[in-house]
Amino acid sequence: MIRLTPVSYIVLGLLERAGEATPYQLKGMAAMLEDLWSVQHAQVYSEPRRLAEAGLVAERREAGGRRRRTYRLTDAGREAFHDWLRTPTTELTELRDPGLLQLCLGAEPGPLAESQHEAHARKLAEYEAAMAGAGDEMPLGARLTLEAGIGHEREWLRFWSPLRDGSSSSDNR
Amino acid sequence: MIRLTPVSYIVLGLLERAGEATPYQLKGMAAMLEDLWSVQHAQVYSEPRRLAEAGLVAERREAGGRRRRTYRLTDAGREAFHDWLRTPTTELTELRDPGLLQLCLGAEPGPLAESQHEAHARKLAEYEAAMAGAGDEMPLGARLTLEAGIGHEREWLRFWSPLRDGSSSSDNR
DNA sequence: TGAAGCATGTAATTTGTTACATGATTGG
DNA sequence: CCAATCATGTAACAAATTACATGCTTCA
Repeated sequence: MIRLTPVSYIVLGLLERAGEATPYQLKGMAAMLEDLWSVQHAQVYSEPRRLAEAGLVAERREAGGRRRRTYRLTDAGREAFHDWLRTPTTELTELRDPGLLQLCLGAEPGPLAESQHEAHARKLAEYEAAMAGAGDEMPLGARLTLEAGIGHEREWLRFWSPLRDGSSSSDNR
Repeated sequence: MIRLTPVSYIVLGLLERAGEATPYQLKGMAAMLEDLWSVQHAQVYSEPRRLAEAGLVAERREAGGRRRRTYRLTDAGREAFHDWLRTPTTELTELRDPGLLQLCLGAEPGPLAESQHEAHARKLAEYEAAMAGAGDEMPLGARLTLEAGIGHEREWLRFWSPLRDGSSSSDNR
C-alpha cells in the first residue's frame, strides 16, 4: 500500500468536494490552501496518478483532442479520506521560519525585525481582507483556519515589534 | 555555484561556532534547533560534502581507524554565512500544520481541538522549562527564538482552547 | 566476552521543485 | 491572424527521509 501524505489528503479532499476534476482544476481549488499548505503544479499531476495506482481515485481519459485526465474518488478513496479526517492528529509542525532561523544563528535583531514585521503586517492585512470579504458561504473549517492564520500573524507582530530598531521597550504592541 | 539552503546555513553556522566538527558532532549541536528546523541524520553527512565541493568548508579525513571526516569553515564559507546573516529575509513560512489542515478539510473541530490543545500544552511546558533552566550563558538569538516559540504555543492554545468540546464560549483562555 | 548501544557512514527510495514543451483559446 | 495567456503535461533535478550496514566502547 502506498504511503498517504498530506498532499494525498489534499487531493482526496478536494476531489470529494468537486466530485471530479482535472489536475488543472485541482490546482485552482488548491489555491485556497496556498498559505497553509501549498501544492506544486507538478504535484497535482503526479499525485492523482499515484492515488489511481493505489485504487483511491479513478482516472478517466478523454478519447480525442488533448486527452485530458479526469479524476474522481473511489469508495476506497473516500473511506481513506474520512478515516484520516476522523483521526485527530497530535502531530505538531516545526516552525521552520527563515527569519527566526537567522535570528537564532546570530543575525542582528534590529534589521531583521524590521523586515519581518513589515512582511507579517502585509500578510495580516491580506488575511483580514479575506475575512472581511467572506460571506456566510465560507465553510466553518475554512473560516477557522483563516482565524488561526490571523492569530499567528498577530503573534508574529507582537514578537518582532519590540525588536525593531528605534522601538523603545515600552511601545511593544 | 551550488544553491545554499537553510540546512546549508545551519551547517555553516554551527561550524563557525564549533571551529571544527565531525558530522556526528554537528548532529549533536543541531539538536538545539530541532523544534525550529530539524536536520536529518543523513543530512549532516551529505550537506558538508556538498559544501566542501563548493569550497565553503574544508574536509580533513583521519588517516587510520574509522577515517572520520572533520570539517571547518573556509574563508569563503565564513563570508557566505555572514552575507546571509546580514541580509534579513522577508520570506514567510507556510503554516503547514497538520491539525489545521484537517480542520480546513472538514474535520470535526471538537476532538481535533482536544488533541491539539494537549499536544501544544505539552510543548509549551517543555519550552517554559527550557527557559527557566537557561542561565545567562544562552546567547541572545537563542533566547529570543525560544520566546518566539513560547508565544506561538500560547497562540495555538488560544486558538484551540475554545473549540474543544465542552468548552463554553465564555471560557476561552 | 558478548550484548547493548553509541558512532559513523552509504544506499535506496520518495518527495518536492524547476524547467521545458506544446496545445488550445481569445481578444486585439 | 497572431500574440498573449491559459491549460496541460513530462522530464530532469535536487532534497529529504528511511533503511541498511558496520566499527568501536563499555559494562555486566
